[in-house]
Amino acid sequence: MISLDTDEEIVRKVTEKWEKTNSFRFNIDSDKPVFSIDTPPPYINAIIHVGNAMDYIINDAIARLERLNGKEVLFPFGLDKNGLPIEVQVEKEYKVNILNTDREKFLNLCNELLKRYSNESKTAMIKLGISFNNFSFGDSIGDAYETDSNLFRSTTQQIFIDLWKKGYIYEDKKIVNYCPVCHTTIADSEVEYEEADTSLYRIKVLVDGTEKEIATTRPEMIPACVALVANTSDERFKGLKTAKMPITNASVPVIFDESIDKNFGTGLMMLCSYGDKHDLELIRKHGLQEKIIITEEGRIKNTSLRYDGMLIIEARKSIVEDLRSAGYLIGEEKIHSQHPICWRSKTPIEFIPEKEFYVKQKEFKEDLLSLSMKMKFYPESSRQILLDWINSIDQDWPISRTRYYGTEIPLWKCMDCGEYLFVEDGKYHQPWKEPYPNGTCPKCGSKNIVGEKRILDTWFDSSGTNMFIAGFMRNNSFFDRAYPVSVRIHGKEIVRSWTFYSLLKSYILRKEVPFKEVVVHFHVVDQKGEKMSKSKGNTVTAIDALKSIPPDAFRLWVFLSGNPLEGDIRFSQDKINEAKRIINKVKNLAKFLSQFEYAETKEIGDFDRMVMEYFNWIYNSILEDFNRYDFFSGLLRLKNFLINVFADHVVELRKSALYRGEKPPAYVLNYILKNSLILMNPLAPFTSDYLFDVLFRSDINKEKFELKEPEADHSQIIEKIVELDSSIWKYKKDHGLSLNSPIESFKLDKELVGYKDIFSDAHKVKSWSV
RNA sequence: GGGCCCAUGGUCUAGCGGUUAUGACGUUGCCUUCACAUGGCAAAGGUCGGGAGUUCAAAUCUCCCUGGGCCCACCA
Repeated sequence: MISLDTDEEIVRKVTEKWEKTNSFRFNIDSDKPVFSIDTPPPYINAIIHVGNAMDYIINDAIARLERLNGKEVLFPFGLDKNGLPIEVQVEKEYKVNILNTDREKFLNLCNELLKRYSNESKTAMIKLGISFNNFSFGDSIGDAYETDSNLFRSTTQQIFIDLWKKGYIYEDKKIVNYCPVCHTTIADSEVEYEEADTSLYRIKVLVDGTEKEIATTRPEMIPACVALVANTSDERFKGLKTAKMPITNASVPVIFDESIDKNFGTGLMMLCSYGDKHDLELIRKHGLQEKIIITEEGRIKNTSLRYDGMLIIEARKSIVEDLRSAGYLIGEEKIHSQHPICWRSKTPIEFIPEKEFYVKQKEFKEDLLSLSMKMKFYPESSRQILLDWINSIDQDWPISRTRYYGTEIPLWKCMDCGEYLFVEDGKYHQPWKEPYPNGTCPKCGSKNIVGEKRILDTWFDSSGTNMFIAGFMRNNSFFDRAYPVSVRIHGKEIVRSWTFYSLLKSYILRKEVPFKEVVVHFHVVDQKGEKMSKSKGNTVTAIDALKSIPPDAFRLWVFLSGNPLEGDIRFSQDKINEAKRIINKVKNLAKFLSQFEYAETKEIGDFDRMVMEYFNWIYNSILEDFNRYDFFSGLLRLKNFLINVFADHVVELRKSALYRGEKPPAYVLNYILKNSLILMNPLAPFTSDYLFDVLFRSDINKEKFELKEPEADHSQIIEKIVELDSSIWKYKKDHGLSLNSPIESFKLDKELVGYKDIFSDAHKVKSWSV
């Protein structure tokens, strides 16, 4: 009997083999059909926690599945290096402020810091056995890429220019979502809502000489008040004209609008520029003059009062004090409400006017909805997330950001005629420090040209990964073959950003879907079913988890605890232990069967043939599950068969025949093991790769999934066999007989008559009663 | 306010009109059985969230309610 390596050794040997033989390299010249997977590039220094790990494990299961399905799988590793996180970290570590640091110097600090990052995410991917085409960075199809490389950024810029030329990008000054901490405009998709208890203040206001009350959660906005609003049909406020505001003593009109809820607060609303989006709508609708009192740093301005310069929260406290001491504050109640925050910094956003570049999207809603119907969603119900989002769009996508570390907007502006200029040489450009390459303005001949300083929204970059990996701009013939990308797999929370923006771009540029399939998964929650979050301290990093859990056990756990496409899965020790046991069982099964020769033979007896046909049937149905990306059901089926039927009964029943050196059972049982290992490969690649090599002396990565024939659903008979086998074991045990001692007679189900010799052989039963 | 999803022993889960309602984990008891104590055997534990309806027959189909989860939306 062979002896097997320890789990650690297996992982080490297999990892080494994959690396040495370049097992998963993408071969662009292959004539196999291409299957492409666009994975979410992890942030360079992001800690890969178990939830991210699950995402990559699902990605990888699909990559390995499709390889076994005979596809040439394009599965490149990407690393995200753009955007805010690096800038924030630079500010913290080098104790600088982006607002008063020279841009060149700041970018150098970013690069310096990026170099120091250990790239832990890559280490985690290797440990998890994610079969990316290549872990080294390069410009060829399938190579690992970085989103701040010149190639990636020039691709993004080219996409920008394409959109600009076609008139899909415009510049406009509008009220935007502004994050005072990130100092930049953010898109609606970057706005999150946080539930919190806030105070609703009831404040006395003099309206046409009589006292009325307003209710507000943001008293600091009183100086920005431009009107009071009541419902058109609200009798209480009918005919009112002018209000005198406390604190500022300003006179504002009373206006009426249907959108006001008579029952909320006092029924009389303070309209400010801008407290929220509703304010924006009303001010536009009623043609009021805005009064902006919030700066880009989130401080108060333009009040000509002592609040100028204060942070919003400080101003709120001060104004409440002033209202109280002046007798205007009537009441304060706690209410539970949701307020908008920035997804990165988690601070409340403000609404202020800024001039930004926009990508048109409002006018394409219908087309985007119909394109959404052309992608296949797993599970089907997740399509609704995208449809809901598209339906809720009410403004275009602001894509310019006043930050430094990102892809520069590739435009220059002629200061004389105002024309925006660009070049189409396919190179990466930094207009803020680079003179306009063509020298003079083609429109007016002016030399007075200034480069654009802003960069692009990170989502403008990331939403092009599908085009990038398929070779957009650098290999057009391949791009035509590989686009749309086959599948994108990611969590529910980024449907409205990653999926949506990719769809938008693909629609505008090519009028086609960005990928054929979308797989949307749920999340990992902790042992008690609670969401993992840093603040709760219940997060677990992948690297930590892998210290005590072999990677295959970890990977099996993902598909063992429930279907991650249908619900959250718990990070539970019990399930992980179960996964470990399954792997151990398979290893032992392999160890046992390795003693007997795997040699094809035609002389197969009825019992072995029946078992083989039944296995073929199971195999085909597992394949069917897998091809629906339902690894959960497939694994459940495989586990039940392999352990509860195959190991416990079939192998036990055939043991004596095997020990006698009979060839057919040795062949059939090894055939089942061999094919089970192939089935396990997408889920537990280390163990299956290793055992396949040890037992069958060949590379599992060269195998192919093929429907088996003949197949037959013998589950009824199998059930009876399991039942009889168990009852004989139980009988012997109950009668104190050793397991190889003979039995005079036993009752046999008439459907099992044909297999009675098998039972006689295994249990030494001398005669049967039917 | 609108929408989507879910509800089966302590936990997870199978079930897709007729089953004594799967299986696993956990619990308890017994077993050093020759691949595997990361093993084997056995036991306890569920009126399938509640109600009504369709049907000869409902965990399974329909409706309502309740309780969870998620998403969207301008509640000041």
